[in-house]
Amino acid sequence: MRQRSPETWRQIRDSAVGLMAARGFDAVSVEDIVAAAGISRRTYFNYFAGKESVLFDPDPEDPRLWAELIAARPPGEPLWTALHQLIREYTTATAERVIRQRLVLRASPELADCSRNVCDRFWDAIREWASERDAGPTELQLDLLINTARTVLNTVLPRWDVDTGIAGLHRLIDEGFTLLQSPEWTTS
Amino acid sequence: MRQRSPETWRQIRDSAVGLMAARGFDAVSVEDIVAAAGISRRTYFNYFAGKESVLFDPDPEDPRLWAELIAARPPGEPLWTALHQLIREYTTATAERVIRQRLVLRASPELADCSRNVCDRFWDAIREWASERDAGPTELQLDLLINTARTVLNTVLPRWDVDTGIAGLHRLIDEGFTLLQSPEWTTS
DNA sequence: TTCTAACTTGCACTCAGTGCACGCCGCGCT
DNA sequence: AGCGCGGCGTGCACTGAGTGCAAGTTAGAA
Repeated sequence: MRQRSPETWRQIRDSAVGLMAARGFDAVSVEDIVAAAGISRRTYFNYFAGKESVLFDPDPEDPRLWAELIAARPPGEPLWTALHQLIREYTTATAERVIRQRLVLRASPELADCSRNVCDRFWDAIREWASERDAGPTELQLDLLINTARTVLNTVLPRWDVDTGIAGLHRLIDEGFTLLQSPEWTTS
Repeated sequence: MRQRSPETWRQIRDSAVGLMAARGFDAVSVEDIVAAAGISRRTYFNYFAGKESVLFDPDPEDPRLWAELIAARPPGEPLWTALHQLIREYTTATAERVIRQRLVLRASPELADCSRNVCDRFWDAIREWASERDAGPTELQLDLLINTARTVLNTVLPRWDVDTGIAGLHRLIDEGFTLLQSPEWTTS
């Protein structure tokens, strides 16, 4: 998808998310979205590869944000801690979007077992950074660590009561990360 | 999907998997599948909710198998160990299917980031069993543990060279489970 | 035989997604 | 002004996934 203007991109996304939060994912057609956004059907597909993409594609500004957050990590920090902090800071920085996406999912039971979320491409950026930062661990170890962190987030998100805000989400994230690094977590 | 005869179910699945392993997922239409299976288009959708379902829905016999494997777990066994053994034994019992599904994915780059796999519904059965077996841990702890095990499998599967057979897969699974239960895994 | 229930099928329809060609507009060049 | 060009939006026509409905088949019970 060649993306032209970020303004149009956000206009489409905002229209879509608004409709979907109100009616649910399935009850909104691409036709509805483009009507609300004031563009043509064909233009929609120039910006988004499919109907789900409008929910899960990263904002055009996101790669810049990821780079900043990653660059701010102190050298020598354990990877697990870095992942924990990164996901905390990312959800803080994009709080409204995280909440709005959650509202759509809450209104769309048909996406219940969809494991995608706002951060999907973020993990790719993290993986790249981690694999050139740490010479020690194998690729498999890195992937396991990162995917486990991702799992913490994915496990916690559905349990999150959106009304408690980002603070409520952070409490769950902290709980998850802490649980998994406690020494006895595998012996319950 | 009300499933009528297991024979028809497997006939459709076998036709689909065969074609997809040869041509790739996208290059096979439902039309192709039903032609190969000798049934009508409409019947296909009586058995499978979509095109992906034919790859990821559990075999009609699977729930029975799950129940057997789960029932065989010794009482008092740590949950992490149980998960490790269950996934080992399940992949052993369904080896050909695991391999065939992998062959399809290998031929279908378009499914590269699809995290679904043969075992998806198995985890649900496990979760149910675990939550009534262990009174101790919270729902969140159980979900974290189970989802982490699932992550081990999902991380390891794409790295698995199908030609090494199920033994090769087991080596990777063991490596993953062992890594995560080593005490220093979060401090790398 | 007749009724019935399980199963299969054809038909018609909606909607997602794509290839292609065309149109608009702002830009720099002469 | 006239020209060409490139970025972007759009219309159109087409393939293929997925669904509701009503009719057909078949095996077995009554």
